[in-house]
Amino acid sequence: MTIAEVSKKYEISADTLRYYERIGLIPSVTRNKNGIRNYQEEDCNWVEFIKCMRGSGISIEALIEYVSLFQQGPSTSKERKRLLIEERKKLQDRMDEMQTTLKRLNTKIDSYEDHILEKEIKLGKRGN
Amino acid sequence: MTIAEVSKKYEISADTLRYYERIGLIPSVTRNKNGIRNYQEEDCNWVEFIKCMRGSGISIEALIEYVSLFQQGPSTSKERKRLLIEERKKLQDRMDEMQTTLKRLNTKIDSYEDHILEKEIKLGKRGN
DNA sequence: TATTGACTTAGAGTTGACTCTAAGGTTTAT
DNA sequence: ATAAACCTTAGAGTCAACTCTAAGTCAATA
Repeated sequence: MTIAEVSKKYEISADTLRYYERIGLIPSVTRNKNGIRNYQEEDCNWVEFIKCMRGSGISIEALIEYVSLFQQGPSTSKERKRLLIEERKKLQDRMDEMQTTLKRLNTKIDSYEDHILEKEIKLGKRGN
Repeated sequence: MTIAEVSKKYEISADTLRYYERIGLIPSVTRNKNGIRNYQEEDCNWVEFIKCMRGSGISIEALIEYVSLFQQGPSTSKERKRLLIEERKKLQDRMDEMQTTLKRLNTKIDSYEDHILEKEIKLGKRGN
């Protein structure tokens, strides 16, 4: 697959795909004899994985480290696991914080329902 | 409360507190005769509310609009409610995405457990 | 009364994460 | 064989969200 096709498929600009590769957020993509990127299935899998992780706010820094460890081979599997557990914890924490905010928003929205109700009561429910 | 005290209490730098006020993310803070900020309880409540919302990724743009509507008085309550419902939806969507990522991380971490298991089996479980 | 320390503003600088530009190479169609 | 439509890189530019700097005000203290 060309960079244009991958860009379209995953809704990531070609610029961003090159940028991700440059900073080591995805491993070096397969190239043809002229140096043009020809994404293989594994390259695509990395793109998709990184898109998913970034979309949930996993840091670029952590992902670069993960990719780097991955490229160093099976001896780094323990370290990779540790990293994933750490990032999972951070994700959980963010989700917990968001859950709290969600509850608060619910309460606030409910209170706006009440405002309208109060208004209706004050107006004696004359339908305005 | 002085800006330094509020900064410490909510762990937001004084620069950021001034910046938030400048862009309308929090309403104008009460001042003394010399123009020095003297945060009242309501000012603090705004700081805390904004900190909570920003911490969960609610956009500055939406929050500025909310504050602006608030300052325009009770006639904007319907619009404010609409805005809150919209932001709640976005928050929910982000949480759903994160939930998916979390599951995926769990699976990946589990697979790393398996790797270790495989290794142990290959080694005939000689305790290394 | 002079210095210290906390505050003020306007505006410049930084950082992260892209996004664009310039200059050029290769393949395909006319 | 020349243009169009792709691709390439290096490096500059952009944007959001701060963060810092410079120059100055004011209150309290040695």
